[in-house]
Amino acid sequence: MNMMDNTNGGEASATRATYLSLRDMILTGELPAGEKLKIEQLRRMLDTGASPVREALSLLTSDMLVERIDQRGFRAAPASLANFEEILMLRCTLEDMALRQSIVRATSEWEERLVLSHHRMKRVVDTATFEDAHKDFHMTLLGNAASPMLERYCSQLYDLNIRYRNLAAGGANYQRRDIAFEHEEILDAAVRRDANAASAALLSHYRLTGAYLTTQLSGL
Amino acid sequence: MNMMDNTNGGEASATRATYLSLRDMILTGELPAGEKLKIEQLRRMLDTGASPVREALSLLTSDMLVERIDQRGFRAAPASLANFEEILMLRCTLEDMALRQSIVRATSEWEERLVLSHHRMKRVVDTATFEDAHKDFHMTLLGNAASPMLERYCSQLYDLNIRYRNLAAGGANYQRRDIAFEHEEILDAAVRRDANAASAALLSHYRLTGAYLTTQLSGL
DNA sequence: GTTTTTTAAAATATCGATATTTATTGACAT
DNA sequence: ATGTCAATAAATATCGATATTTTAAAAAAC
Repeated sequence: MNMMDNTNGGEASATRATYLSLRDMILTGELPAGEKLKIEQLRRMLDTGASPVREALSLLTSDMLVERIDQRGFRAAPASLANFEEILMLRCTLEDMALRQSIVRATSEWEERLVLSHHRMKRVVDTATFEDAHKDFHMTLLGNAASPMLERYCSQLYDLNIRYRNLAAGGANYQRRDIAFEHEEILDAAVRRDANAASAALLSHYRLTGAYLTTQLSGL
Repeated sequence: MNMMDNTNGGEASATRATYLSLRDMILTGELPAGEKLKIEQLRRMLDTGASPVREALSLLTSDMLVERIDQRGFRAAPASLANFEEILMLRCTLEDMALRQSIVRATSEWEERLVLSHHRMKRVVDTATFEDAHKDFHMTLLGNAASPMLERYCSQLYDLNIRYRNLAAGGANYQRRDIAFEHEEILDAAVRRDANAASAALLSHYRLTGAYLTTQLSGL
């Protein structure tokens, strides 16, 4: 969302720090889906005031990670198989559109960013930073579409999907070898500007992990 | 004692009342696109505290009606022709999907809600309540898709579009006769469960007004 | 033995004051 | 003139305290 572009190296506001912490806690499942989020409890946990917590929670509403009910506080967005499937469907539709637009507007400069991002993702070993690199690769792929809203939706949906991945496996490494190959397929197709192939590879990538996750999540 | 002097007759919280007011002020253009939104100024204007204003603004971020820059406050989302065209594109894609899903899941109960909503929209004369009825009709159309996120996106995009319509004409009545016919076309196709015809009619409806608005908005 | 009402506790929402940060102004040097 | 830099003004962000509402528990009524 629109707080993300704060690359300022100095001290961020308490609200922003709180926003990032809470976001991470929800994505990783440290704050379980559907859980009541009590201001006082979070305030202590993060050692900050009530105002930053409230404001951070209000902002997380944008990302559909938190639900707000008037006069009844906040809760972590609930998770369900139906919700996961909806996310998957929307991702496929919107990322297909974004990727095709990106490719239409392809330049060698974008191509280079893409190759670089892919390279960085491949070389990472640490699981924690892999997630960042992986998102960066996917967003670079879509980032040439010159459609800020579309990109925002895709980024949002990406994060929501990550949440389900964590929910399913606790971050288990589910055959990264296949996934590396799939990434190369997408990259190659994008670089040679073959929109149909790139889109097919991307969507297949999502649907494969989607099918895997669906089996894991049957207990929702 | 504080709630006694609350001029709104309803039961909602100050934050919610503020949210609704600000939302309306942005959609109607009373708060112009791109305008700096100063807490103190709004606080006085709406006769409430700073906390409800901040929280309402944070919530409006979800709707892409307000932008927040850390430590630099809030501003009404800027408007541009490119942004309008992006909204139009996303609407066409997402509403097409939602409408088709709605029709797949069609029931006589939905059919009845649709006819009723259409009837109410037709009979309204007052411009202000027409807007509500119009949105209700469009959302009923999509509301049978059983996709909460998709519906949320569509509702968001609908509002953003309204904003541009107000921006373009100050609410001028641009040939309502044609529009009434277009609505009947959509309704008829939906009721006879012809997804292709319904979608075509809906998208044509959007693209026609889109083209009209684009000419009006050339000064952005 | 339920259902309703009352009371007490917890949590949310809001206010008013203050601390931080950003924006503006005007003197001064180049 | 123009650009830098301090001093000042303005605005944002945050805190701590309080009011309001909701939730839970206990008591009373049917």
